[in-house]
Amino acid sequence: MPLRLLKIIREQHAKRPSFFFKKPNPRQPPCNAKHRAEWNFSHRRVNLPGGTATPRWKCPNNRLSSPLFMYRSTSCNSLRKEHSGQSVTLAGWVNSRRDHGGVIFIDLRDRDGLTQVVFRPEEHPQVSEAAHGLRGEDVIQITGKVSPRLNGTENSKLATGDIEVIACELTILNKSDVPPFPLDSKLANEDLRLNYRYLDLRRSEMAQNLKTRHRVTKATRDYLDEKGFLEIETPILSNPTPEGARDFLVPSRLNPGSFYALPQAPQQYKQLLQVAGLEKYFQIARCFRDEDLRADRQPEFTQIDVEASFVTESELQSLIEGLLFRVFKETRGVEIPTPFPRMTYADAMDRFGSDKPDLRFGMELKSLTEVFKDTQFKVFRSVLDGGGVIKAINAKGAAEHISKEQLKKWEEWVKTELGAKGLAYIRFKDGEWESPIVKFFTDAEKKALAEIMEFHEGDVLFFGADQWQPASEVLGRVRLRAAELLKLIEDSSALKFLWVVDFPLLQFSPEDNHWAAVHHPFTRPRTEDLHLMESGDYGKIRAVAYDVVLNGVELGGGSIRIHERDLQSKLFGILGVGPEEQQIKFGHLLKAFSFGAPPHGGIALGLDRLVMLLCGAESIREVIAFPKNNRGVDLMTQSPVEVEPRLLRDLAISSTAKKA
RNA sequence: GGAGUCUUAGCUCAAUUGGUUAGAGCGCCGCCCUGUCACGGCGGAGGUUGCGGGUUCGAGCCCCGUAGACUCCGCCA
Repeated sequence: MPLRLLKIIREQHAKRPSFFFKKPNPRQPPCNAKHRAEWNFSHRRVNLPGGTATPRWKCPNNRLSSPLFMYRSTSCNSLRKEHSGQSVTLAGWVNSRRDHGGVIFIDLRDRDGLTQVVFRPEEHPQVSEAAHGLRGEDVIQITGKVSPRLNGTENSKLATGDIEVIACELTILNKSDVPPFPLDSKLANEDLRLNYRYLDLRRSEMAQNLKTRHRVTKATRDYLDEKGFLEIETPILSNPTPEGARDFLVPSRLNPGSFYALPQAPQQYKQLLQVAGLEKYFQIARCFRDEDLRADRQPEFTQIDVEASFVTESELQSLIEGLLFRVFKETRGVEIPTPFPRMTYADAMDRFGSDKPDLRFGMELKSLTEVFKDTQFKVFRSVLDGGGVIKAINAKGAAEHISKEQLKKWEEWVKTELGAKGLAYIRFKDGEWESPIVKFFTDAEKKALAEIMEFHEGDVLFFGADQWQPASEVLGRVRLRAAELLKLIEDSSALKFLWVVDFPLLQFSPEDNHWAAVHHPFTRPRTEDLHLMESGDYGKIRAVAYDVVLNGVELGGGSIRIHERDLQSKLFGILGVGPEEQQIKFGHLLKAFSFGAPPHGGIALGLDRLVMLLCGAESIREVIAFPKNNRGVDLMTQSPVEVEPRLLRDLAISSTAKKA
């Protein structure tokens, strides 16, 4: 371990300068818990022996661990006017320097804040001379006297702005190279920030984000502990999941040719803990999914994972409402209104075109199927004849914000990106209905349309004509984009929570030609829909599943699970998993269910997304200390890397990747 | 796998219709400066315009390819 020499320049009030070197004892941190408790503003300092010419280590090893010598007596955000006159020692980074040739000001930064340090040549010439050489990000330790700032020089922008510390000692603990990007101004490229993440995290904004994250997990643990939940860890090395996302595989050296998988979620384990009779489980669980990344998706992410026995849907929802209340109270200081409104999946899709509707604004989808039931407009006619629907939204006041050219671009966008057949629109400008389709409408249709949509001067209508689901989804996306255009959600501090409930249990997948679980295969069908499993009307079965949504972001989702062996087996069958495959892949679970599994259910919240929203960040990368980029690469460590062939041999695997 | 946007000094960005030696602010280096707080003043260094090719008398700018970053679709709760 390289030991850095530490240059100490110290000067006592008697102006007896001495220069010497010291090194810390790496095995004995100077600030252990016991000594931290003894920090105070009036601790005594001791003179360290020193020579002048030869750099020498003079301080006995145990000196550093003595409470009489510490790196600092307090933090850079703690000193106020009432501490005036006290002698303090601060340690931190040079945030900025203002060198007037004579007097020098340094803003000293640590995790908690800034303190202005003053070097006065007329009082401490040697120390001030050394201070001229200070540069940004140097790590220093200073000792000095807390003084009220001169009249009129207080800085209201700083919490410590009423005081400054007049330095009489300066120790340069470690010089810094010039940082590759400024830490105080506009944000640099994200890849540069990720390359030097340890510097990026020095910025107070990032430090704040990580503090908020800590408070969220702390509040979560406190709250769930109070509610009787046990934090239980589950394996990271587990089995591949047959359904859902791609797994990260881990080869087993001891069992050549066999693989573990990293868990996509602790789903089966948390259910087995219920069978085990632990009754109330939670975990701040790391989850892994090998899928393409997004601003709100990382290959590894964290869930607040909860499962309980003998609970109903509404009990679980109240529990989570209480948790979110606590989290928002302790991080943002706001009291969110509970209980959250409930909306069925069918309602959410029909009115907002989304299973995670953003309720901060209206612009609801309206059905025009009735208006156009006799239409001669060919496009609408064929949709209606095919059992489809006509729906529309009214972007109030959008006419002045969007040109005809832009409207064409929007149409292009829904076609290429959303796979829609088109996007009809009417722009109400200067008393005219500008639209390629209005000429096909009868006067009666126009009148009814205007009435239902409350269509007025300055508005823009968007139409969706398709089967109910795709028509709603496309308009749901247009609704969000229109809200962005109209700046409906900018600067909004609104927090619109809701539960979306009664999700469909199953959805038919045309590509794979079989039914797939919408939530996951352990989700419980609603009792009143059980008969549909017999009749084969699988698409109409509703699940006891619920998502909690905030401002259009899915914070988490859960369900009441199947706890009966036979029902679970039957559902696997519908999903196309035959009895043999069930035994191989889910035998342990089915067997467990046959030993008196209690009714149970749970939920998982996306911690990263939750913290992102609490921090007002645009990406979960802003609330993860060391995230990976778009391609799953950690730019700082270059992970993932190629490995020695020998390592692959040990694991009995080989790579088929083509070398560049 | 696909689409879009972007890539110019250490950082953030300019550069008119394709036209002289590619500029500015910040940062950096040097000198000056005793109450600043994004201190100030003077001076200086710093560029293969991501990379490769093409069109042109002439390319940072136009075209083709390629690499990388970000956003989105597919994928993924």
